[in-house]
Amino acid sequence: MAGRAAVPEVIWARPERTGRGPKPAFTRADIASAAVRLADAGGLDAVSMRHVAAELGCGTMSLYNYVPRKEDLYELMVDAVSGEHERFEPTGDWRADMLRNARQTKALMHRHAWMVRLMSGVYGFSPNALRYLEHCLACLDPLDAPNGTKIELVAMLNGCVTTYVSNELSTAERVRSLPWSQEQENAVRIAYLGSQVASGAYPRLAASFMEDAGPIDLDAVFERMLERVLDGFAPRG
Amino acid sequence: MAGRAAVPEVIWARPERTGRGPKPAFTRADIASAAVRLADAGGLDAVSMRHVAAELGCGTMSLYNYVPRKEDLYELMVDAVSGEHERFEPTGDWRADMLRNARQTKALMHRHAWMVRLMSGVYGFSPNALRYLEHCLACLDPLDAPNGTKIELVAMLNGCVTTYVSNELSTAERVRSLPWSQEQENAVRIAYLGSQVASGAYPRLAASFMEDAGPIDLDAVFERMLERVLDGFAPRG
DNA sequence: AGCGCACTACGTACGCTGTACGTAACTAGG
DNA sequence: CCTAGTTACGTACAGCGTACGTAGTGCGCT
Repeated sequence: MAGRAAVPEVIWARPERTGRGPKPAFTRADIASAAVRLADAGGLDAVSMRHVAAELGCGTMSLYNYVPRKEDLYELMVDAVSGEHERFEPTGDWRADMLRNARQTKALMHRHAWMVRLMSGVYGFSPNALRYLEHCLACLDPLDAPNGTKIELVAMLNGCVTTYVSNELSTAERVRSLPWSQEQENAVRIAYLGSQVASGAYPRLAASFMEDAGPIDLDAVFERMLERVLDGFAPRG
Repeated sequence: MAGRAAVPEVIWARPERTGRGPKPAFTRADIASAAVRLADAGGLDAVSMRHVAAELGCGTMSLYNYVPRKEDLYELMVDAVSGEHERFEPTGDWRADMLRNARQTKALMHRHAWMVRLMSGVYGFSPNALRYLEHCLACLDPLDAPNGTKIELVAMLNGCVTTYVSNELSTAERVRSLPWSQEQENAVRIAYLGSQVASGAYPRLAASFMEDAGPIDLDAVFERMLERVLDGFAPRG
């Protein structure tokens, strides 16, 4: 009768160690970083309980002493990389500070492409997420607006960055499980898109493709998006 | 030697029927609607090749005659519900039209809560997606801006709506696989969040919680978000 | 007309997943 | 010291996606 709790709980509310029995061999940070290592190297699908356990050098079921469900392992991973956010001293220029935060978020998600898949699904109030939110609010101190509005700003900015990176990387993560390369996948999809646009069924879309020949500058698109979001919260001039 | 192609392809480029052999028992629409039915009723996890085949009344492996990989089944599903978008006659007021589109997207994702999980991962140029994009561009005809900007507008608006609904429903989908109810899950998470905020480690966050007592009006938050996005694209006054 | 091939149908099997459960070793609190 | 709460982990099960082989079917070509 081991008595594993089948009761609702947040992993962050459960203490790391309770006191009785042998010392745990790992910390939560150990486990999270092992999982992150695997995901960085082999994509999110490489993160299975068995693989993580092997990476740590323990039996599969031993992991369940630390992490009651796989979902909680995901939460550990998200929290771990959330901790990579640099929480700098606010400069007093909330716009510049938030731009800096957003660019860092983008970089972080490029470093860990699997994050976009976890962001839509993980509830997201882990310790490091809260710290980051608090940091953003500190950056927004100079902005004259109700706290609720500031939180809406952070949510919207983060959401836009996530969606943007998600579009940018949409093939990057999924292609890992496919028996062909990302270049092939993209080529085939672009060929199909081209054939559809050329079919004449989508005149406005076709016009748009005619209009701007040459590759679009993704960084510029990103920066424009950020400016527009922030504009929506700037005090009326 | 059946010769199933292990070659990159988009399912939309593959013709539904080639002509030789017995008539297929189902259309793609049959399959998509069966899968959507299952997902609506039991969540995305209820959509397995076996279940969909059973719903259609055929053997599991027969499905692979229509859908080369599970991912393609997902694409069929997304395309099917994308077809639920009402493509109304543009009124000439691009703001009002886009608001209408956005509200419909939100309603659609509430009808099919599993969509948010598929949106970050499916490449998204299915026929109905293209039709919807073309419809949005038609709504934006009155807006004096380059086509590229209009596409950025549509992408940003859709992205914001998706992210918003994703946050709204984050527990709704995942809780299906849990042995307890959504109310319990939410209660536990909110209790934890409250304890953290009360700990004093997040003063600004705590201030924000003090400030606005009472439940927040989600619809108002949604509408504000839409207005802000559209503001970012309105011609400078 | 009839041959052949492309196609549908589907049973079996493989490797993988998350995880329930049982057992053995260990150690801090009463 | 004892015992209850932990850690550790092997075994086992149900379910997944799907590779492969085989049988039946009917269009297109010669």
